Amino acid sequence: MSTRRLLVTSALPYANGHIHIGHLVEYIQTDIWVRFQRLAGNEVAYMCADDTHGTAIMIRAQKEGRSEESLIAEMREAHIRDFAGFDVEFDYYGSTNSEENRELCHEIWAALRKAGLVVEEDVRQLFDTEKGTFLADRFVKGTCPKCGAVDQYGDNCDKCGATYTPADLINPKSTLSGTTPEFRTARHLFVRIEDLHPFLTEWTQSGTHLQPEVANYLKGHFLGEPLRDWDISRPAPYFGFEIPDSPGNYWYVWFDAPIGYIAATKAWCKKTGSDFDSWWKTGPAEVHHFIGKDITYFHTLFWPAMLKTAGFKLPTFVHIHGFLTVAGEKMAKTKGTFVRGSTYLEHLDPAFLRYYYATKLSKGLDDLDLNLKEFEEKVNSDLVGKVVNLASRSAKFVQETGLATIYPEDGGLFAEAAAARDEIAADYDAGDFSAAMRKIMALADKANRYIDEKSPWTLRKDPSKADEVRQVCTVALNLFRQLAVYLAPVLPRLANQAGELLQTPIRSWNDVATPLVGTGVSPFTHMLKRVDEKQVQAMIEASKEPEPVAAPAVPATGAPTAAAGGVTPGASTDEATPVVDGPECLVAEPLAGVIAIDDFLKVDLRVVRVLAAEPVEKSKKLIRLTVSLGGDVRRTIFAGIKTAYDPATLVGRLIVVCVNLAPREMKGVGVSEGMVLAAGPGDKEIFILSPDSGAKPGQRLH
RNA sequence: GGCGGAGUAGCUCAGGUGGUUAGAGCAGCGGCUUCAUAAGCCGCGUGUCGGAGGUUCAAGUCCUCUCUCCGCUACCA
Repeated sequence: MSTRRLLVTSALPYANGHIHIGHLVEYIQTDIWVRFQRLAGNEVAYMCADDTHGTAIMIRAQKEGRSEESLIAEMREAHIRDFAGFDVEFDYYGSTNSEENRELCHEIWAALRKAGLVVEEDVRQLFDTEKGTFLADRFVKGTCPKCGAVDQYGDNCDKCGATYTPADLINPKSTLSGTTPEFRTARHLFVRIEDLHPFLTEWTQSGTHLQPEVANYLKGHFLGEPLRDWDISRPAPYFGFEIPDSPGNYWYVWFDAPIGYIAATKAWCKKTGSDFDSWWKTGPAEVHHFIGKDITYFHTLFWPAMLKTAGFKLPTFVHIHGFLTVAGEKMAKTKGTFVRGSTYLEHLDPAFLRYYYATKLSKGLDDLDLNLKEFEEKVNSDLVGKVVNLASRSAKFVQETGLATIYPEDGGLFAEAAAARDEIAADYDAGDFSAAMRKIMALADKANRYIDEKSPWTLRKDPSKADEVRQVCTVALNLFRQLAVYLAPVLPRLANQAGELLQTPIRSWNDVATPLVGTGVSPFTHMLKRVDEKQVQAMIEASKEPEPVAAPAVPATGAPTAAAGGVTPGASTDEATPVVDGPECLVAEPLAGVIAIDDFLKVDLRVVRVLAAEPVEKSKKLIRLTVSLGGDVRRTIFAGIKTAYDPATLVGRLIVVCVNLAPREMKGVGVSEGMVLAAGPGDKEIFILSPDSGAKPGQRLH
């Protein structure tokens, strides 16, 4: 095949968190692809960087009482260390907070201006007067105007699903300061992307740059109607780059983040002397982005639009993958399935995860499930039982003699495995790693069968058959070497070990085509250790976040740099542990402002008895309650508590209800005439209030 | 609630444009082997292809309805 030049990127990890096994799906996937391309003789530049700007970084730095720069420098170190631990090898790891990136942002911005795509518009947004900053929807919480659920974000209610703007929110509070924000208007800059609509339709629908389901998605969701202007500025204070011709405004993080791909390339070119323009402006170099499906829209609409306008090369292909689930569910800190890269590495070999992901990755956008039992079985039986075992069961018989000098007759096994080269290469190139792994393992099965048939351990007992033993092992080790080449993109260390064992390094994909003869054989040492269930369990345990009640107070830094190695497996929390209440609830929902007694008295809270409770069929969350206030005063109340309570257990209970809320129509199921008092964030964690015994229905709470 | 995805053997998954008795790996069971990291080899599958209906000579594969599960709902399209 002719040599290709490939500029490859993985999405830039945000400098606000550590790398976890979910992120690693993408970096491992990209790294495998890159290593394959290199092995196949193509020229590759693999670029990545930290994504460092935005409100979240600014707020966290503020909270930790440090500069943004020191925060992102620390995270960068951690990210680089984690990637290296998993053998993810970038040619350059940059930062969006770099001079190269600033220059490129200026350049692309100037092009957008010149093309007349930048427009200005006023945006009315909530403003935190204490912190002096505008508040994004998710930094505002309040009471849902539709269902009355408290503690809802500024854009939609996760109790009833209503969407609205922060302006509709009842009693909005800034989650930064707890104060009541006020509306202010600011001038924002927008990119009128609609001007590029025809170009984007053509580019996305050409069938060559995107997976078909992605092209469909874009066609159905965005391209069917005019594209909205893209708000790319944020008023100060903001951690990012100030817009040169609009003082006091900063580029929104999603503007400068993808430019980080180019900036990393530029920095790398400076360092190595490579010609920047040949990668991003002219010539045959291909640009390949690997991203998760969550950021599809930025990479397939805005990004091509920006590149096109500024005269950069367009992506050759955007490879989009699904998310990681663990045991069929999304990763959860409480279950210990939210495993950081660094935690994994303390317990397990990175090769295992690389191989496991490889067996699961295919061309599609499907989510990928990490099943821990399967992980263990696959690694042990495929890698140890099949592949490494080939070397392990034959190497020592030829340690003294080395390989035969002429490749022996092997019944066509070597040629057959060599013939799979193009097919396996095509699978790798297409990103269908699972298909490649299946084919490789089938070859490993054949090789093991061969050894079994030939039984060199039996032959060895007859001194006159020494030559035959050498021949059989020469075949076995050559078959092993082919597997090591085929697996080299996934398991680079194993490829090195195979090179050492047979005293000839693996350098090229074509090494599968020529058998090795006459080389020495080094003493065999274990190449991979079997996975022990205990290691997996230990990793999960170490990843579990303690129950809130037993949690030690979060350190003042607020940095969740938890307990590396500090886990005491046997530690029990059931008794004698003094209860220490963590601050996270207050953090999640800051204290409301002071009110007068009159305000409080407006709220009529009553003890009521639940007479009937039944689930609302159409709803995931609602239960219809009929409650008695004593006498024959009844109320019907819809409460969003189905996820936490079985209706039958509520009947007969005394609970507390706000009875003078305006009745509210609930999405076609009826009218709710009150609100049940309950605490907790929602889902399974909802806790209804009850009076102590002796209270009677109808009694008011003071 | 909205949007998206998925439902094929115990588990994880293959099954372009519909076409012989629906496949693989792993697990499991039985036997063999003992060189090898409790590794290897041989044999063993009556699966309502989530359910119902439809189109067709023919459907896991197309259409309609339906059930279940999962994900997303981020300064956001």
